[in-house]
Amino acid sequence: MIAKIAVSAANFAIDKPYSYCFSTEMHIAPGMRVVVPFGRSNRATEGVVLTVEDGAADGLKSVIRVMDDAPVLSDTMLRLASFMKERYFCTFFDAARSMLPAGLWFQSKDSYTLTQDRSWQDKTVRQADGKLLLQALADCGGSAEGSVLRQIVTDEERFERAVSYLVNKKWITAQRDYLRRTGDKQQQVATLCASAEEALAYAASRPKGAAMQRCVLELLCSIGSAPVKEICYFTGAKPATVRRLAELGYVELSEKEVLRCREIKPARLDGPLTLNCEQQEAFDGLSVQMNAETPGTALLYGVTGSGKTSVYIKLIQRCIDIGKQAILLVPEIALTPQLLGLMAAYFGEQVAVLHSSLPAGERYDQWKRVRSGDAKLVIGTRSAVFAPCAKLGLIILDEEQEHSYKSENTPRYHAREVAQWRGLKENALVLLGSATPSVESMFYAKSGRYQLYKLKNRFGGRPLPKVEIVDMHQEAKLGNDLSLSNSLQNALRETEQSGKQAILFLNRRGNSRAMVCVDCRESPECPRCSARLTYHSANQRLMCHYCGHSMPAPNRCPSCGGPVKTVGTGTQKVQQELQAQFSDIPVERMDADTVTANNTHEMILERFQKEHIPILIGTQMVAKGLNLPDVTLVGVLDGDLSLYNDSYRSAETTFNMLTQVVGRAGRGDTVGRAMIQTYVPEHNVITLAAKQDYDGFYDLEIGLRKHLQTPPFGDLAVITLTGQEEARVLHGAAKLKQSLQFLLQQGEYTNEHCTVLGPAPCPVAKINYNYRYRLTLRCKMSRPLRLLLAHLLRQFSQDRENRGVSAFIDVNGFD
DNA sequence: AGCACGCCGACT
DNA sequence: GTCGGCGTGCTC
Repeated sequence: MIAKIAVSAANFAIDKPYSYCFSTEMHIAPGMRVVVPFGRSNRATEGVVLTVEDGAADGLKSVIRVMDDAPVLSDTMLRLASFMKERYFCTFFDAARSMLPAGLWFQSKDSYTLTQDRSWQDKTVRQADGKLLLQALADCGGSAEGSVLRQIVTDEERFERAVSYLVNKKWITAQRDYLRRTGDKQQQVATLCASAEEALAYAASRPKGAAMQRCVLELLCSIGSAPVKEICYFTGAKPATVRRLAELGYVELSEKEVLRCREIKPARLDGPLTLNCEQQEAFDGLSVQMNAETPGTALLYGVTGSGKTSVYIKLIQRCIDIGKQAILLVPEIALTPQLLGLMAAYFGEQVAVLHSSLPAGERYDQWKRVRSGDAKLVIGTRSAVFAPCAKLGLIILDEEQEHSYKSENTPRYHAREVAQWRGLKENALVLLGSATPSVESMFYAKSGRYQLYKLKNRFGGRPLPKVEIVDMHQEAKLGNDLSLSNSLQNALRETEQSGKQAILFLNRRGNSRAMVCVDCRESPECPRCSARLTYHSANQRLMCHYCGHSMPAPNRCPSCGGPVKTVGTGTQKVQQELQAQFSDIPVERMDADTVTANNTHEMILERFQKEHIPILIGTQMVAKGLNLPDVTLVGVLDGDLSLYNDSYRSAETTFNMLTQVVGRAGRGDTVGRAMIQTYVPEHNVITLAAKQDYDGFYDLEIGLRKHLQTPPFGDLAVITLTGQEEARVLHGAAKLKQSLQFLLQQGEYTNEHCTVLGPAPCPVAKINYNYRYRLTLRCKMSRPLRLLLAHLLRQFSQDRENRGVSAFIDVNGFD
């Protein structure tokens, strides 16, 4: 028997089905995972079986092992993988891997055995590390696991060199085993077991070279015990350091059970769900569409507070009633506790939650519940679009314009596209929901490719908040150089006096603080990346977002020795201003510094609501999630900030953000009020957002997109090249551009429709010692063009001159 | 990419 | 003489 297999060791350039033989005793079917030998060295590699056929196995290698009893990927999913391979320029295996929960993956374990040839015993072994390993293997009775040997030669590079030397000499053999991962429900916890004095004395006795051990011991002396993961985060130590301390007897390692399922609190329901006539109309239409032969895609465009969720619930109910499963995708699980609670209240045990921050074991459990059909409704983030529903009837993308639906790693898929593919093949309805749909989706809805359903009325006929635009230039002229304008200050005072609440919003990502020198204004950079290090107050270390590099925060400037301070998003400064102006009013702050594991964003919002704190100030994270009925005033302190990045989507992003924030005001009985502070009060995006005029914004933006030939009228394919040597990367980029232009001329792509821009350095020019440059292809994406690009990519990686440079393509990415 | 095979200079 | 340098070509 012959099986065609997609192997994980193959890269994009050589990715194709590889044939292997297997005996009939092995139960192999498409969709199962196997281990096969690959390459000249026959190293064991994971693979997914694509097809199985009868036939003579002349000269084929044979499958080593089958990893599954039953297929883990259905035929549809296998076909989806090949769709993704073509569309996202990834390997078949990359696509397959992203569909399966992490808990299903196997951890490889290496072990080594002495051969019959013991001639090394009476020779001098020149390789010093190799000699140690041979000795250790002999002591262990001839064979040992890699993890044991790595304690003798701790440096990974040296370990590998020694092993390959010994294998070469045919003195040892290496084998690799795949084990089912034990599941992450256990967490390793370290406890100090020596007395504090003893431990510190030991630490002090080794002043050099063991600084990490000292840090770990000091930390444990003060808190007694902590999960190993946390210790590593706080001290920057490696897990190996903690293990070493355990061997020395200073700490004890134990396994602690972590809570597997995060409790979802079902919301309290007041009576059965009834739809108003607008909602009913949308529901009726959608429900008919869902039952159609080919349901296609629908866009539910409902203004904030119009009750899209009620329509979702009814539709999901209908979907379950006709015996099918539904998937509800949300941008971020952590930000949707209310939606989760509501779904739990209506669908109880039928709900499965899938998202990436779930422990692997739990994710696997949920995945199995979906596959078996026990779970009827899957709620999750981007990757939940791959949920193994056998009878799929409905996929909903809530807030479909959110960037988090686009993957930023290989495979660079968009959940909307995958949902539409599944919808088409599995006859399921794809429902996109939003108060501010992406310009592309609205365009397709208006042009008839999607069905359009509108909800125009806010719940209970509540009016839109009254929005004022505050010209900050004017404020400056009046001599106010504070972050808060006079009008906003007055409004805050009024709101507080009427016993209501206010939210102040800073238009920044709220998760970074940098450290700067007061004297030379310099800010510590990551040694591996061209990026500033971020200050983490929880562990007082500087860390790099891109490569994970971490170091203790210095007390003095590393370059000039001057005093240093941390600067963050500015919420602190605003808080100080507020305190100066209204010393009598309590203020809650939500940003990188105040949101921690023990004080989640949810908890801050809850406290804000329950304790009726008059003012909440925060970054983008305040914009999402909760319904806060007592908030009648929302102030946006720098409404124009996100207008000035060069992405073609910046106007859309800014408009969405402003609309969303302004919509937070007045969810209760009182009319809301919002103020947007800006330096460009006449800017269309600002004025339209102030009027909550999505349609006006859409008309404006679609004109621009058409003019610039950006989506939905044209596509942008970004080819990124990375490599350690900048010159090689640049040279590779230049060559790639040349061959791309050549290939475009060969095909029917005239320069009018396709232009290549660049190479230009990426926004972050270096990550982990790798330089990054990119080419941008403005084009209209099509199948032939995709094949051309795939060919280009293969050709590129096979060119000897491009050694050390790799390339990938992302179409219509978000940056 | 990873890895073996193969053909040349530097050491016991 | 062997050890190991890197250039070349293949992966069922």
